[in-house]
Amino acid sequence: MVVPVYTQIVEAIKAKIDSGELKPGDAIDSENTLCKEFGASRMTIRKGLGILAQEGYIYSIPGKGNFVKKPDLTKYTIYYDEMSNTINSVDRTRLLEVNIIMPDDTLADNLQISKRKNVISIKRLFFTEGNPVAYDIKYLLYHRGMPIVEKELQYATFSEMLSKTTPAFALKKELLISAEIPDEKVKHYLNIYKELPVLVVEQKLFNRDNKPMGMGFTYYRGDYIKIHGTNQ
Amino acid sequence: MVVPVYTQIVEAIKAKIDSGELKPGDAIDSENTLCKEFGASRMTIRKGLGILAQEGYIYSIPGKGNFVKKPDLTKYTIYYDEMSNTINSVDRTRLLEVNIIMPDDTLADNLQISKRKNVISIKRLFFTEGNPVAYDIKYLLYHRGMPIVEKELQYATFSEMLSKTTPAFALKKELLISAEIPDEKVKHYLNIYKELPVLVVEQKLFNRDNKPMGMGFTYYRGDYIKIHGTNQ
DNA sequence: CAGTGGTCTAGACCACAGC
DNA sequence: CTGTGGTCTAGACCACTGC
Repeated sequence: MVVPVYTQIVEAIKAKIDSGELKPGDAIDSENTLCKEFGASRMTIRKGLGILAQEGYIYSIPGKGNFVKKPDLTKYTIYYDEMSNTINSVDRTRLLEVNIIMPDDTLADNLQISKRKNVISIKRLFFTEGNPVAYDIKYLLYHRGMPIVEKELQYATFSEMLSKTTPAFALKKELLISAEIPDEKVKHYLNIYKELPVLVVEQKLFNRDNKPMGMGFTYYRGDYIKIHGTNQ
Repeated sequence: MVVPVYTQIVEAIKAKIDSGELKPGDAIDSENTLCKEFGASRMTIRKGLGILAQEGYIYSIPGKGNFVKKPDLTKYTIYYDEMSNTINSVDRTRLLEVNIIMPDDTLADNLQISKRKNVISIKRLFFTEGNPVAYDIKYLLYHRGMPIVEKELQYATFSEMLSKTTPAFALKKELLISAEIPDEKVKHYLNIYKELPVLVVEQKLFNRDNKPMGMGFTYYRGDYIKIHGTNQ
């Protein structure tokens, strides 16, 4: 049962903040003062403060001191890929079409390419327990080494498709989540006969230089998906 | 133009990972080896490795070494509060009702309380440029010090309502995002006369001990909101 | 056993705040 | 000028891994 000194420092200062003894904007004892208080070296104190900073509890101003931060009440983390979510998971996919297309104005705009460049479009259906739950369409700029084997395309998530040609760590990604009434084609694919909305997740992937590598839309039956987030 | 040594270490190793020279699972040179390679002390090397670990590039196994991590392709960050989003922002609110109620089965279950406990319910309408864009309902366990002044309730986000009585840092929060067809009441409040879905954001707030402090539902007109996330 | 990462120390020099 | 945080060093001891 060894608790590192820096952990004790973290817990002690967290306790002061959570109890209200230290309020946002308040200064924390200086590092040298903390050294004396905890009987630790400055590097150990700084390790503790670094953890508090990383967790969003404090920030530092060089030459001034360490201060209690106003918590960010609006930040959440979600774990999303097309195939799995908190309620159900996709257990089967069907590759509907793979085409080489010329982008229309909107797509060319979004991918920041000329309308005469070729784009790969991939349309898929996702199933859970035999029922279609999502219609998925992706647009990819063609790159050497891109998976064009059906098997690879059929089961890959968007990130996986591109991480073969772009180092995954360098991928920047964006999500847009919205609610829509499905058009007739989507209704047909998803067996929607009554009034039922779709949850639309639009994904965009960029390389390290912010150049768009692809975009995609996934249309989920509204009664199938809930996207889950936490502030952890 | 001073670049700390540890930053150079971070960049050097990132470059090796991004270029594919180091692949997930590969071992990184030992800390002592890196000391020699970079002509730096072990603490400085460890500072660099700590940053790489924190950014998700590497992980370490005591007694074995540091290794390249498989990137988490599914993690996104969203910034959400009821009043603002990437497309528009709420510029006016109307407090519809504040009531003390007895929870029904579902609510008592969700808040983990007896059905005989009292709960505050707050119903509001959010407007943008004169148009109703969201119907919002919150359920709060009553606590001393809770804002009951209309003005405070009217403009507060959920986190703000509770951060007066619970230290904001200790708040755990959950989101559930889904698409629904609005019921007649919501349709009426949001001036929906045609087929238009709502994006529903369900929020739950917990204190540090995972005790639910409140829950809420916000029903946004589908043509009003898109929730935005990135992997940053 | 030797090598690894995890913790910790007691110094040092620097740039910057504020008086 | 003093005090602050930011960087860095050259050691040390520990627990763990794998031979």
